[in-house]
Amino acid sequence: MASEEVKQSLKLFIVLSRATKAINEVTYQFIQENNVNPTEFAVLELLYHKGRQPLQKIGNKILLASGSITYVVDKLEKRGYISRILSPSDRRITYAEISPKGSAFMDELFPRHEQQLHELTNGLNVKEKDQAIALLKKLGLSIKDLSY
Amino acid sequence: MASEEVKQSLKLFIVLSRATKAINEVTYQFIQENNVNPTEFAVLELLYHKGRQPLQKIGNKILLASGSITYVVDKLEKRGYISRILSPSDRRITYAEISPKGSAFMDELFPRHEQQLHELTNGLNVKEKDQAIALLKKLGLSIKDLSY
DNA sequence: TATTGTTATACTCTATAACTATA
DNA sequence: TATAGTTATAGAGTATAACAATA
Repeated sequence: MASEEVKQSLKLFIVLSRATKAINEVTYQFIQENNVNPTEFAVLELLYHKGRQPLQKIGNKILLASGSITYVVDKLEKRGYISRILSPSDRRITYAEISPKGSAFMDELFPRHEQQLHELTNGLNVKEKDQAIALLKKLGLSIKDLSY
Repeated sequence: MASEEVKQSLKLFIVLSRATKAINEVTYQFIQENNVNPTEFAVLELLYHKGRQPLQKIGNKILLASGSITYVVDKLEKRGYISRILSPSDRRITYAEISPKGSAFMDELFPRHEQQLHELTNGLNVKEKDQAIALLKKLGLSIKDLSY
């Protein structure tokens, strides 16, 4: 029989999972209505906010094998949202860079995404959100430190 | 430009996603080392804790189409973890029930799963976990109420 | 030799639609 | 007619391994 503290941890996991799932169901639907999947959105968001990235670096961030990155980047490039740029200094490296069309797409999409998240989380007031942010940040960092 | 409050909501979403992702990476790996995938584990957990369920009800809980449920239940049945039981009162209905072998599997697996979650969340102390549980519960419920 | 990215291939999971049987 | 579950099929997304080009 699990101790009270173990049960509490399980409870935390359950409410964490449910809250995340509830938000993700809405945001995934929103993203997919705009004809990108979560992986593609993640790549676009990365390039939109962080600028051009070597393909391999994208793979590390999104946790995708190199062959799969080629597949995703191909799809986004065919739609004109990103372009490949060869590195002049190291000719093994290819960068992906968001295109004007991709930027325009994200200019339109991202604020609505943010606004939707704002509405979705408004069950908590500003003070509660600050508390939640602090606790979740602490939790997330402590897990990374475990580095399983 | 997004308001401070919208930015705060985005921040909340980011730390929530990161904490969840960090936990899920570890637990998914643990589950897969035991040769079940997350969907199969969810079905086993449901039957283990809630008893026999009509296949359709499983589909509703796990959010899976009927054809996909057949596929998942087939796999678990072939491995001897569950069995199909025909309803005598309504012959359209088939129940899935966890088998002794499936129960033994979960008897072994679930406490380790719980213990792992306990260790993963121990960056927060008991009081902080209670706070986090209350906040996440409130958040999760408020999202469901929006019922997009 | 090691690294980057591509190609070719296979597999897992899921959805959809047509179907059977029961109600 | 409506519901439960199965079958057949197709597709998306991912991983793996072999490869070419470059460092």
